[in-house]
Amino acid sequence: MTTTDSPQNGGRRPQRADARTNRERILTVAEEVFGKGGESASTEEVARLANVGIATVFRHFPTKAALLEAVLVQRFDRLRAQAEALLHATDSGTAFFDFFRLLVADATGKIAIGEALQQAGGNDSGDAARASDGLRRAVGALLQQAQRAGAVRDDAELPEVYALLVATSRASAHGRLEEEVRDRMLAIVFDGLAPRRASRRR
Amino acid sequence: MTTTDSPQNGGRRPQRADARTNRERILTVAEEVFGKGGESASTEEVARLANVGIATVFRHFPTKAALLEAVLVQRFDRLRAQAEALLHATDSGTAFFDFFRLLVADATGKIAIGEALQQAGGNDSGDAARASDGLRRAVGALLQQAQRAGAVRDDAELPEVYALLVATSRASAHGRLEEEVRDRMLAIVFDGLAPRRASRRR
DNA sequence: TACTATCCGAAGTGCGGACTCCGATTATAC
DNA sequence: GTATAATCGGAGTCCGCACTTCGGATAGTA
Repeated sequence: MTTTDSPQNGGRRPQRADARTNRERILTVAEEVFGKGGESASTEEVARLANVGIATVFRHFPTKAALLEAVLVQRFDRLRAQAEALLHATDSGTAFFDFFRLLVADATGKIAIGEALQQAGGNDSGDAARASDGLRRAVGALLQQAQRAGAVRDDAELPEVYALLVATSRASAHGRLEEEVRDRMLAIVFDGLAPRRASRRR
Repeated sequence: MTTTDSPQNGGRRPQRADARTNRERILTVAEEVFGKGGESASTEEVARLANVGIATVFRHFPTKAALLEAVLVQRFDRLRAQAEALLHATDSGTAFFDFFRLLVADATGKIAIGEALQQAGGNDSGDAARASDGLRRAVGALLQQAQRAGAVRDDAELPEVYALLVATSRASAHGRLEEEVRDRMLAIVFDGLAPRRASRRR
């Protein structure tokens, strides 16, 4: 349950090339299938689209949950890497907003991802939760940087900001949300995150 | 598929009293069960908690989807009524925000409701979609009233506002979101919806 | 090329859950 | 109270899908 990998080879031969490429192909296809159909998509579908027998999928990932978790870990790690890259590469004031936009746009149509963002943030205690935590921390760093740069209000804290990130991602992932509407929705949220001027509402 | 009702009695006797109360009890229990477990909750669970045989559930609602739809229609209609009540009863500037808060608070823990808000807004062409439309229109009225009262920025339109409503509802429904965090999340969104002052960001 | 550990896929197995059948049990009209 | 049509509920049926089994194929080594 801990490491979602294929058979450990403590023994002899390294690992056959076809096995490795099959594993990668399955993972790629699974990300798409679960993205489109949510976590209720069937394992058979994954196997079919990967041109692989159903048994091969279960050999590499002992359980459907393990496969789903592997997909999520891959995705969370990729997003975290992007967040950390933005942390250093761009204007410290806009990096946060850039990543916010990137994440929401990336989630478009990926049902399982949005769902997982939330669930993994919750009780789950596996690798996915760990990867999710890493992403959350990276977002926290971006947020602090933006606050120091004066681009985001000081009284906004990570929990509510992350909740907004997840909420808008899910909206973008699940619903039929046109790009234009999505952008206007984000514009409102970004305005809400901007530093308060003079007076304060509510 | 059109009317989610029990047998039409074009024939003779009206409808037995026990049948009617059973139907109502099933509907009530179903709202709770689907709220807690999402749409993947089983029909058997509903029957058991309603102290009713499984066949009775299927007699009143020919299909699991029909049962779910009936639950949603009931919920949408109730929310629409609340929205319309607020439209007249309270300060025209705050009615919109009051309803926003009410809807999000009401969604807490009701998984299926949040999911349905979105799906019903999408392709579905049944009664649920009709009820969802009614709710959406009521929200539109609240929004316009608030804009006329100067409480909400003029350039915010229904699609993105409704998307935000759905997004925050789902966040509240699905995740382990503490009440305090939820309120701060809403405060940010409300600030974003407030009329712009002087300059404009992004 | 021959040998073998590794890997593969098609055909199962088992289970959970949506939906149905039918004899027993009412509620209502007279 | 009795007749009877409406309703009920538990025991099935059927199907989709996660997961297994095992004989056949294949990559890697000498």
